[in-house]
Amino acid sequence: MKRIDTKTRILNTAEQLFARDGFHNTSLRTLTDLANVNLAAVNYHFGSKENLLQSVIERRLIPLNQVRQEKIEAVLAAAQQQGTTPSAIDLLRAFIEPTLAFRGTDSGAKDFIALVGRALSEPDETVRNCFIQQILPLFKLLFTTLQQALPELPANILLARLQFTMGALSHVMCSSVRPLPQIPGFPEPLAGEELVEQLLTFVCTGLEASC
Amino acid sequence: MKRIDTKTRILNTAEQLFARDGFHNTSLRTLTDLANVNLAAVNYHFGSKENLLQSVIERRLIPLNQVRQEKIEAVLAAAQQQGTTPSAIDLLRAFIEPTLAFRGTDSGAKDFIALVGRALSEPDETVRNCFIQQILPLFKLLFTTLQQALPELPANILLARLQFTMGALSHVMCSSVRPLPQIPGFPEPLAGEELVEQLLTFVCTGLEASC
DNA sequence: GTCTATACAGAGATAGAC
DNA sequence: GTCTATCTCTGTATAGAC
Repeated sequence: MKRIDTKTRILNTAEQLFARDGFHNTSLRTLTDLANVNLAAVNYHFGSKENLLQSVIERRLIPLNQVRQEKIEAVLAAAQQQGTTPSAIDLLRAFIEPTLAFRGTDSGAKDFIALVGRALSEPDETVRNCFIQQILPLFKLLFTTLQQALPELPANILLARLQFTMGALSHVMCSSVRPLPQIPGFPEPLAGEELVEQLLTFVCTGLEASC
Repeated sequence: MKRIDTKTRILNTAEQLFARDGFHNTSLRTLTDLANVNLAAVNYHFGSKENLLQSVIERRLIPLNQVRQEKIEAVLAAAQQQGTTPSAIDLLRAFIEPTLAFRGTDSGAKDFIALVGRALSEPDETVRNCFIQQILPLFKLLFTTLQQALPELPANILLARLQFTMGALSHVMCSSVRPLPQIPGFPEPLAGEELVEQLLTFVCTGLEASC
């Protein structure tokens, strides 16, 4: 652990604590103590607590968005080659599957996904804008390709349904680190692959509903 | 404004600021200045900042849950009277429609709904537990009645889909006070009744999907 | 360049005068 | 019920050691 440099130790610890306790509820003193770095190191390396959060988000979100974009473009290319329009479920899978699969890549990734799942409802404008700025190009790509997949659906209804989809996805992302309490008499919640497939079925069916 | 008593002025102002800026990002000094009360009044009347939040939530959530419960029970009674099983869309409408309609009841109600929409993803355990405790009996009622409406659907899949539904609903609740930025080339977002109907169509179709 | 020690303003909470 | 004074802890900034 001591071999990792200060900046990375701060990023890793911040990811963990921001996800678990929230951004505003995490003090720099708790963070720097746990990371075994000096209090002032955060301001030296990142400038401020908010810049630290931005770095935490960008470190993983930029590569993740890259993967999602490539997968969407692959679906487009495959459809174009066959002379067909892309299917909604393939497009949504290209967006959702890497996001949830990302949780398994390493121990911090799960925290990160929970953090990003909360980002959309984050009240702090700086935090939310940082996230929105990162996701916007990808969201536009998903929207326009879904328009091709569902040409009969009015654009404003597609937009609304895509936001319902984001809400459901965000919720799943959050609950991976803070699961709801097991309720007596309730079934064991789904997890892993099965949860991804159920989410895809749910949002695709909803997206394709007649209006 | 000066006619309203101290406690209510604090509740109203807290509702507004917690919804707009978030709980941890709202200082008691800002809150008490805006409410025209002394700094110490919050601790005198509520004991702590967290107890204040709990009061803010309970003041409106208890009556709202009462309405939702009554509407669900009315759907059940109507079905029983006709000797049929209740329909999923009627049950979901009984849950969702009062929630979103509540936004229009007064100026603070809109803030409140945004606050509750964020509650599920709230990192602070005390806050989240307060909300979960309030919603749990209603959630159980909705779950068991939906099992009657969709008897062929496995319980764990119904539970997963109901949580997707909660995610989509939460997202809509949040965005009523902090709408996403209007994106150039994108359609005008839906609002009001139309949004409620689209959400109902979306989640009902998803809930009833074959597996 | 990197890190440590420390200073400072603002936060929530509380005791006690009125 | 209300207000002031005060306590501890927070984020931030900076001076100086290595």
